[in-house]
Amino acid sequence: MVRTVAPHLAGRRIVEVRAFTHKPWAQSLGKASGQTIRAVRRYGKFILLELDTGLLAIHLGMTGKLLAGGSRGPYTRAVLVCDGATVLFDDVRQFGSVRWLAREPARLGPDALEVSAEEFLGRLRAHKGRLKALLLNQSFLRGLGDIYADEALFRARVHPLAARLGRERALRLHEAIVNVLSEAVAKGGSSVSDYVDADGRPGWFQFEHRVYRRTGEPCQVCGTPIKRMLVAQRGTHYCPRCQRK
DNA sequence: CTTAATGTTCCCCA
DNA sequence: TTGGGGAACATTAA
Repeated sequence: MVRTVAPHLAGRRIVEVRAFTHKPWAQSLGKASGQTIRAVRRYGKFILLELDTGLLAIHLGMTGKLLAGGSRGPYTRAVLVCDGATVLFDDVRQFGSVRWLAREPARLGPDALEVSAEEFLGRLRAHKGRLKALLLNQSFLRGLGDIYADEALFRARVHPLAARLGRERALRLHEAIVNVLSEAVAKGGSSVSDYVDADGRPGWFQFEHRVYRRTGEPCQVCGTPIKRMLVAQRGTHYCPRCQRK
């Protein structure tokens, strides 16, 4: 999303940010008017627009989208009007937000795409919870969500309920996380239900999903049916044979 | 009618 | 203090 929205916004002056919701986040948006967007970058799951003073932090929640151009629809919750460009923030379920912040969101762990193997191993050692829950915890690691947690665990052959990994498997998991995210970004993300980029184009990494929402289908490695269970209130997909605790 | 859905946060309890 | 369970938030689709 950052890669497709950045060309529309970087360097432009914000005329106004108008919200069409009474969610609390809509309050702080006045601060953005008149400021120039210095840079557009990702911070974990946040999309940050760096302004002259502070930043706009956008979180897409479950169904949020940023759409360049286009006109207001029934799920448009905010509009970012710039000199020469307009970007809509559409969000069916309204778990997403756009807010002005003085600085980067705090209390988040290292980025899942940038964390070194050593730091990852060190942080893993400090926790004893279930791996799936840990990977979803943004203060442990920022940037992983349900899809890529499941896909990374499968690729690393680690059971979602595993805890306290040995060095070998921890290294495998770190590698799987970086690989799965890099590949997903290269393929434009996973369009499973709502996601499209800022130009309205779906991604195609969903065709590479090996377990996510493939309950009952044969595992591509061993043929065992993929199972689904709940972990941390999230649907969790895994191969009961390939992924051991 | 029920369940699940790319997420986060807060409350209760061990 | 850490973790697990469940609920809440809001809406659609199967």
